[in-house]
Amino acid sequence: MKISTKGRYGLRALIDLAKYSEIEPVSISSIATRQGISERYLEQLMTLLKKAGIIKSIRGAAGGYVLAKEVEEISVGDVLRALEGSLQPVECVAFGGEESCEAAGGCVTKYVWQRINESINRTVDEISLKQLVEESKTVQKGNESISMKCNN
Amino acid sequence: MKISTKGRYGLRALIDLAKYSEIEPVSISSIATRQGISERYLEQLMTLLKKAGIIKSIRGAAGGYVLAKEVEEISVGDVLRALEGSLQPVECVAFGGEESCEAAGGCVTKYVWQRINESINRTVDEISLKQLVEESKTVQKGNESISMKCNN
DNA sequence: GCAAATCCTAGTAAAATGCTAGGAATTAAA
DNA sequence: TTTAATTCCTAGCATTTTACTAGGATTTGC
Repeated sequence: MKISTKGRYGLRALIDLAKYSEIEPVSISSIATRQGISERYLEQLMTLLKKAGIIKSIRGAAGGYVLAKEVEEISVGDVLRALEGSLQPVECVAFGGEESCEAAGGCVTKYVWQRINESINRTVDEISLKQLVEESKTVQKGNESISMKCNN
Repeated sequence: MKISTKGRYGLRALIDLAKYSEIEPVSISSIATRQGISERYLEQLMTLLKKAGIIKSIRGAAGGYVLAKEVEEISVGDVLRALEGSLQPVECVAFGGEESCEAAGGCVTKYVWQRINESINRTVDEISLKQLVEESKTVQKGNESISMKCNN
């Protein structure tokens, strides 16, 4: 029941990107340096965010990434689902409509997994990237390097 | 962000135990058979539930397990935390009081992890084992075997 | 043309998961 | 008092997942 480095690094990277991409595209290497994340690994996370339509890339020299939508239109839920895959605590076919689990009728724990799923998604969808960026701006006055000490 | 077989099998096993332990202690082998779970693996899950004070064991022939508390006093949260360990999505020192993360002050994502944590725990603590047992009794009229088809 | 960037695919060490295995200790019942 | 049924304890181990690293192709501003 843990969020992996994909979700943790990726969200941090995106907050960083949002902060620095207002003027010009932000390169992977600059994010990696500021956040203390492996450049090559971050590259893969950016691919996931791009596929999900959260960021756009600009290729070539002086290229980099920018947000694909307004910062207030990106929810933490979108970001985490893009990075981690479904946030469902159990890969339960009984959730879906069509192809349902054989045991669906007799399955009791299903309700537990469903409620956890709903509560996680409700929570992360309520938080927008904008909130985090603003929080980050007020909090990091003069200690840019502090995020590097955090592995979350 | 997944619940492992420990949590999934363990919760199912405990519902089974609650249903069958009213008259006499329930053996691991009987639960394993009914639920289609490996006996040896289930043994380890029962140990976790016992350590957490959720079930009690009776050793020797005709022994087995019984609930250590009333069924309505056991929450799904207690059970899952016993089986899965902390349900915190991120092992973040910034959560605790004393020994806090160096980056705590500058850490923005912390709020996200904290809110997910709270929402998961609130959800699972609201569901009691009793509710699941009752649900299970109404639902499983005449299809005892159906739970074996479910791996969740 | 060169340097700075993204893009794409593959490999791989370490950790976690999901078991299996062997046998000791306990106890009710024959 | 033996036997059989049970929990208890520790260790091992194959598979999968995680968290990267690596190499090189492609694009593009200067």
